[in-house]
Amino acid sequence: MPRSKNTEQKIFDAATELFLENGVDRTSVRDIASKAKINLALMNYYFRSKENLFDAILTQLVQNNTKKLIKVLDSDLPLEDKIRDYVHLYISLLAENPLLVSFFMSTLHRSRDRITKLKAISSLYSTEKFTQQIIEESKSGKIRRVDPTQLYVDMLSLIAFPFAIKMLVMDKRSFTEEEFNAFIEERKERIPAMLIESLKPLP
Amino acid sequence: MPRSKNTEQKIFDAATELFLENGVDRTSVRDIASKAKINLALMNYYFRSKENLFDAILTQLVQNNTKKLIKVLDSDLPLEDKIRDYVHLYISLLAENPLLVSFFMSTLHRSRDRITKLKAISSLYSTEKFTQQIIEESKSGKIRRVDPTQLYVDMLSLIAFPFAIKMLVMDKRSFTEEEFNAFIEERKERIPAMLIESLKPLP
DNA sequence: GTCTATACGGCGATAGAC
DNA sequence: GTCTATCGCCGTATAGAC
Repeated sequence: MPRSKNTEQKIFDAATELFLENGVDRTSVRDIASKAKINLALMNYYFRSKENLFDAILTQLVQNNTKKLIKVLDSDLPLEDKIRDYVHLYISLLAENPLLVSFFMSTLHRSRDRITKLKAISSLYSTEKFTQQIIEESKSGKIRRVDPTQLYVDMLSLIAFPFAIKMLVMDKRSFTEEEFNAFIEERKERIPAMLIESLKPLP
Repeated sequence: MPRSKNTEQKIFDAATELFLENGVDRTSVRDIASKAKINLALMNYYFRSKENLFDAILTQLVQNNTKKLIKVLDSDLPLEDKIRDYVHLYISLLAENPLLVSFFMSTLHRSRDRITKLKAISSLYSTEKFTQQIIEESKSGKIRRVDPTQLYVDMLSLIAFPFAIKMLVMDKRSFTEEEFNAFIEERKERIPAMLIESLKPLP
């Protein structure tokens, strides 16, 4: 019988926090056990290895954040509204957990098992409908002619990158945590405005 | 007397390559020695520790890429030209060494010694003149009213982030290496156009 | 399910011969 | 300057008692 509610969950939560904070490679299984206040051996009882635990956490983090985002991209909203909603939602998500960006990006960079991990993260982005919509509105002249991939990469870059260089921005501008959050909050309006303006048909 | 030209340089070069490719934490001093075809002990003879070697490499990578970029930012070019030149130069630089972005970002994310490493990377960006120029042109009505930090972060995001998600983009779009390079090359025109349009005074 | 105890290999780093 | 040899430590994983 379990000593407390759920040992597996305690391990999972502790590892998630440590992976996000310090990175997978700088987190030892002893760190995880210590933080979860369980014995080292239990980590291997529930998850067979650290890499296995990592996979489980990655999958869960992706799934937690995927559904709402894909729902927006696949919706029938007009393009402008879709961009606005997507940017708002994505930034809100990342603002709640600013370490996600670094975590995903370092995961992308680890060369072993790149393919497996890539597939997991890749599922974050299902852009078929979005792409189709851009092609249609572009043909009908509602928006400028544009490469959908370029537009989508622009959008992702403007959303995510500031979180990756958070410390740099805070240091350069002497921002407090609150000031950085305000800076990010501004971007919820700024980014859609910029993207939408770049799509307006030229006279 | 040295066996070959320069042992120190061989260690430095091998480590640089490995750090960029696999990350600092996934590179062991034995990997470095093996790649440099020198003995393990020599690494500690020339650089006192792995972390020391890392510092040296970080400093050098930053310095190699700093001067030209700062020169553009600090030049007397009109804002539009400055943005164009900066984006061109920065993308060209990263296209030559696409791993730089992941490397700098994982460096930013490592929590130990964050302050020291931050200062090194921070020196990449001296934006005083650029900021001043935006404030002036903004007051004189030549460009729209804009937060210089937001604009600069936009620019950096659009430049750098695509390299960080290179593998994701290539996988999603089934790009070859050449196709990805072409995709990036397009951005040399696309990004300045977008930024400059977002600065045009509103009627 | 949970614990103690431990095996095993790899790690960063150094002493000391040449 | 360069090598061999080795130290002590830590990370992963498992065996086996309870």
